Amino acid sequence: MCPLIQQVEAVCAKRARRKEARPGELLAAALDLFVEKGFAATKAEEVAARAGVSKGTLFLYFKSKEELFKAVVRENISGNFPAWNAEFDNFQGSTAEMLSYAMNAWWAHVGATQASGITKLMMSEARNFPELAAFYQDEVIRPGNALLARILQRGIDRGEFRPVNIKYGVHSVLAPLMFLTMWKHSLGACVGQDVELVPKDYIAAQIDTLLNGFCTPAKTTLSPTLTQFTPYPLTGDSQA
Amino acid sequence: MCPLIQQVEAVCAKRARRKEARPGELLAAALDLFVEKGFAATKAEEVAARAGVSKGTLFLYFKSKEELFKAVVRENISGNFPAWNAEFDNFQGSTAEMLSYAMNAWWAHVGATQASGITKLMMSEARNFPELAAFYQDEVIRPGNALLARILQRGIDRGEFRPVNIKYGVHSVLAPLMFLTMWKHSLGACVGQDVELVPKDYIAAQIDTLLNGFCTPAKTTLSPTLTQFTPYPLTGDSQA
Amino acid sequence: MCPLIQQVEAVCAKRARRKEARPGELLAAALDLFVEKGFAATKAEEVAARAGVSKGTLFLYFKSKEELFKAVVRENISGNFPAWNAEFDNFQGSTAEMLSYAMNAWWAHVGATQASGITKLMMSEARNFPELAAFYQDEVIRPGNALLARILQRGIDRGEFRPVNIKYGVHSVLAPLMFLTMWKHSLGACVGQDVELVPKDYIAAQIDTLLNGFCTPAKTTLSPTLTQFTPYPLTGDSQA
Amino acid sequence: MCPLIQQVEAVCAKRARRKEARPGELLAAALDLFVEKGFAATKAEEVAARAGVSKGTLFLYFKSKEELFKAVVRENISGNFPAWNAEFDNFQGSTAEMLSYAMNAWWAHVGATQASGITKLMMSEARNFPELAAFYQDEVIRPGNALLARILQRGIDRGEFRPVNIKYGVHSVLAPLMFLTMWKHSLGACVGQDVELVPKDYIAAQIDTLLNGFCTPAKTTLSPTLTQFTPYPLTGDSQA
DNA sequence: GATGAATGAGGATTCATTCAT
DNA sequence: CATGAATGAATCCTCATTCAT
Repeated sequence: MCPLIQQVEAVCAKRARRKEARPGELLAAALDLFVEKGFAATKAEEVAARAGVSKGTLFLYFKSKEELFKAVVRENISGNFPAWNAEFDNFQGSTAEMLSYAMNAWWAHVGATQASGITKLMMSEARNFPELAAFYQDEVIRPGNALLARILQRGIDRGEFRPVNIKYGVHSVLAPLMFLTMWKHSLGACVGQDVELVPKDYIAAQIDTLLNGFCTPAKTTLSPTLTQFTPYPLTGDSQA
Repeated sequence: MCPLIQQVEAVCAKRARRKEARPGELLAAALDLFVEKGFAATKAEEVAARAGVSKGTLFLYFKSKEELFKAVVRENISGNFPAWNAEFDNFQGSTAEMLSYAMNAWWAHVGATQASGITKLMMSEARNFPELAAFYQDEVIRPGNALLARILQRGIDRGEFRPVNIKYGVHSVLAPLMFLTMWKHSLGACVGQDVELVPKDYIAAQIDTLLNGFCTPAKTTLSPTLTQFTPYPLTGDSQA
Repeated sequence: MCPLIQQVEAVCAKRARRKEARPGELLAAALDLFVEKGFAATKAEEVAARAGVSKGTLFLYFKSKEELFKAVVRENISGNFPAWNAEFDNFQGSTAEMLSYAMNAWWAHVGATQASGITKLMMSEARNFPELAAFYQDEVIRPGNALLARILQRGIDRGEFRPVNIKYGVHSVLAPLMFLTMWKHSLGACVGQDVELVPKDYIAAQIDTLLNGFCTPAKTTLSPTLTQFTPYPLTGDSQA
Repeated sequence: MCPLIQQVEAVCAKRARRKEARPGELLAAALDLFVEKGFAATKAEEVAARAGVSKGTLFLYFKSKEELFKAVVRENISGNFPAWNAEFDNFQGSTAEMLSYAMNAWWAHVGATQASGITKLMMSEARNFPELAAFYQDEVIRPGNALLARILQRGIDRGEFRPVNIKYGVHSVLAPLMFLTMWKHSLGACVGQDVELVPKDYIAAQIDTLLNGFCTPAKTTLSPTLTQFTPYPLTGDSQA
């Protein structure tokens, strides 16, 4: 008679199994929705519903919607940089190969995944969450820039790259990736197939331009395979 | 004939000027706030207050907050493209110079002005305003891409640029500018001076990389002045 | 250039002529709208617009919307009762004829005119305007009931009518007329032709029933013309 | 199996009863207030307060104030007509008795209850809610008229009533009842005891007049008890 | 007088958050 | 722990009323 009773057995069974999964499911649901609609336009109840729990449960795990937001951001800023820096240290090939590899790897492990939503989120909401913005700068921007800077410096040091301005050269690499991310999560998600971007082709083209832009004249002629992505296993990265 | 006529001229003059000024003041205030805080987090009353009027007055000129938002977007998408296309047609120098000029001009006339806030806005809110997203694609994205495509094609046709993929080559130019815009209106507006971007230097560096990336080997050696911005007057553009 | 100037000449010409007509035009417009939509749902600006003046002008003539409402009610409760009582005093025919005449006259001079809207208005809004309700009782209900009571009493005194209860007998006459009025201004104004009431036929039928109900057995057979309305001139009644 | 089940029954019992009761409490409060003050002048918060809940709760059960209004109307138009038609079919006495019974029963089961407020409401607000007006015509006006028409037709067929015009004869019965309802909920609720109507006496008087008006001469002499109400149990009617 | 731009109190509605069950 | 009914602060928007012109 009361539909709750019917559900209870199922709930009893599942609850134990899912109990510890809850926060993760909530964070995933929240990331999706925050990315799609923004912080303010996302309703707590929607997040709970998408995570398959009730409104009350959401607040059991997160003190407030703002805390949920912060948790979403923190959760998805996995500290990949140690692993990535280790890869840098061990990388054997040319710096052109390294840069190509890095950009493709970024797409495979970040850009193409839900984690890329965090970038969109930070760009959209940073000014309402200065504390998070600072956190993001510390955890992502600075390490990321540093890693890119190391790559460029390596190229220059080895005579592979022209002596470009490191600080702004970093953004020549970063900007196309960030733009792709933003596009994917905003205007690119609406209408217009004529403006659609095919990530692999887009990235290949950017790599092509960049390497021509960075490399010393002698190196201008790149083997075409350089822009192809060879999927090195990225240590310490659990995201598919 | 009737003393009213005398009064009316005065009234027409003063009140009309007021009435005509209001929407502009409100749109300016709204642009500021929407860019700063996002659509949802901006209160109608704040916009009114910043424009120096009361809540009610805002709704006298815009049926709803959503209409205000749409008006803000439309208002700031002045049809610069005809003038820019005309400039393209009349441009005398090399395509490298043209590209350099175009990027610097974009910064001076768009990026550095409040109009750049619209880009941030569209990226942040597109998914909540699909109609506007379509409108923006029609009015901005497509014409913008087309103009950049014409520049690249000119370079290729004249043997100045390598035969790069036009569609994605466009984004090599676009992405650094879009990233600068997003950055300026989001994370760049918070904390950290170490990550601060100096627009002129940033753009000069991107031009440097791009031209090296686009140009044919023979042209690889650019005169350093190419990355300096010479302020051509932009016809039909009233923005400082 | 300023459209006001163009209108001014016309305004100058008309203003003198219309100046004293204004309040009347406003009251007429207000009556229409109050009847149609009720007090609260009627906007001051609508009233002004229908009267062909500006919002400001309305408040020049009526201190507030509530005052306007009161004025509308007061204005339309013309003191017809002295004239009607005089007619009663001078009436020559049978009381059946008198009753028939009175009901038809009421329709012609009140029910069919905008004045009937006042009844609708009082029924709908009385509880929000107790002061007006009292006024209406004094000026309309009591004199109206008294007049009907005199008619019934005359019929009884002359042996034409059965000795019915005067107080409630009055409502046997009143109710059909009030119902017709309410109907006309509410549900009757919406949809359904199958429930449409043809006032003349409706009133004729009510007169038929009432006279059969009131008259003494001997008088039961009425000449059929009794239910036809002969348009006696109603002294002191300016309404068409 | 799981202690939750035990809790759930209690919760189901108590909370569900609460949840089921809420809408009714709100509808009752809303009916009161809408009848008293009209739709527009009734504040949502007042309704909630009278129902003993908060503003927010009201909107938990009704999407908007307008939906609340519609629900109030629909709720109070219980389908009494099948039961009433059944009574008609089984009625044994004279048609005069039947009519008398019907009018008294209407008062006892509708006129005297809160349901009569709906009539007032529809008359007052019909023009602002055309859909509801149509609904009301379908659900109340037409079935009601049809039932009354059946009664009159029965009287005529059995030679008890004069061959009156059925369509308008219906309103001879209806009008006094409708007027009583309107009166009770409008002017009658204000001031003046001298114009007070005692429902039982009022109805008795109307019955008296109507029967005299409808009946054939031979039947003109009615037993005085006919106008007294004998409270037949009204099948399927739960209202006191 | 007349106008209509401006005002801001008032009311509908939303939604994060709480808490009894 | 989980639930979802209840809350009320916050916000959009309306419209009677004012007042400079």
